[in-house]
Amino acid sequence: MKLQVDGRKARGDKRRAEIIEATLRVIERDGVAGVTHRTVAAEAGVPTTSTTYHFSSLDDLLVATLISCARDMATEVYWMIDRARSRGSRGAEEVAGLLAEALGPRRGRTMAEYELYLLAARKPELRPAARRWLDVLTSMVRHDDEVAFRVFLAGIDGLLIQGLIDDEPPSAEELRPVVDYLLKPR
Amino acid sequence: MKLQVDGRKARGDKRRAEIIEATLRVIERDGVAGVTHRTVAAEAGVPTTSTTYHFSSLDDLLVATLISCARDMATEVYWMIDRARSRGSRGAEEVAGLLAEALGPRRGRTMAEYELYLLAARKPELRPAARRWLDVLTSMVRHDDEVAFRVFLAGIDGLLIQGLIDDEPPSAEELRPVVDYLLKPR
DNA sequence: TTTGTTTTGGGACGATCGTTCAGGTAATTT
DNA sequence: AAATTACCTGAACGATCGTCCCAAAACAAA
Repeated sequence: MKLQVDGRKARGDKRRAEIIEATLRVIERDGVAGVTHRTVAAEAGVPTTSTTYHFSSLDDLLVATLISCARDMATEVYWMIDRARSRGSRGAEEVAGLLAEALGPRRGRTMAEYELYLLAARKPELRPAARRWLDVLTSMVRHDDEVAFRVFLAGIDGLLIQGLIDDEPPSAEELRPVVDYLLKPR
Repeated sequence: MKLQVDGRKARGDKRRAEIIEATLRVIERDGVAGVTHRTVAAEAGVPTTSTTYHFSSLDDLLVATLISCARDMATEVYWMIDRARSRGSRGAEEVAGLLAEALGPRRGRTMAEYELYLLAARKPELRPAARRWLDVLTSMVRHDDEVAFRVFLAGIDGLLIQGLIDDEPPSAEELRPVVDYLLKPR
């Protein structure tokens, strides 16, 4: 068993991560359509061939980036639930706040996440990653009413994607009553 | 005032419509990413220059296609409501059926519609078109509970986009209880 | 040091892209 | 009939694309 990592591979992993981060920035700015070896390489400040070396194809790069993006989102959902729990809250405030943030300052990131959804619709390999934040929510939240929970999950997605085509992003206050309605048991 | 139409313009309009239809088929098959002057022209059976003649740029072609697609969707929603009304139904069965169809036989079309959403998120000019089916629903359906109605609209979008990343499309029977929940007043 | 492995990056190839242009045909107007 | 308008289309241009090749550099193992 080797504890000391190979310095070469360490460099490679680091650069791979940088390329993925750069790719995500390109997607946030110009969408999946704007992702080419050259734009990503320029964004990352590396030569063009570096992206082809670390990712066997452009498609691999896209898949890796979106999977990484999905993991980040799932982590974020995890901590949101954790935060709500520690406050003993039902989560309405936290959810509304997270939605408002996703549609405001983090709008580009949210668009990137829905590009992942659409790519997953065409590429089955991406579907587990796209469903990841749904799975996190499902596993962490106790849901006695199965149907109500499915409505909640669908409602979140609907609010987000509809918020993306609003002329101006809705505030947490505007979203609050809708989130309340979604969370209120009956 | 001229009643007789110009035969040349009539031909042009017809071909323009054919190109838009071909573009929609390409989007359904390969996504917006697969749309090029050449693929569209091949799909429509016209020379490549025909698409550049009738649409000043590829972007114009995409916008025109997605606006046309949105109009069709709005029309469909209109008739669904009309159908439900004529039966005196609350619409749950119609909605569940429409969703199942959108995620099954018409899956490609549904994906195209959500590509429109994402494009509208980046191009404000497309937003009125993307919101069209929402406006039709809003104007036709009496909603005494504003919040419940917003939840319903978001729920529909969420069910659709989540259905697109399911490994197999949900049936109308599976969707029915969720739609019931969304429509049930409280 | 020598040998082997991994990363780096400049250069280039063929393919495909959006778009332009010029010459043509058909329909309408004068 | 002549002029005008609108549509059609083959050919081609320059740009950009994904990807490959190969030699140099960095690093690890021998």
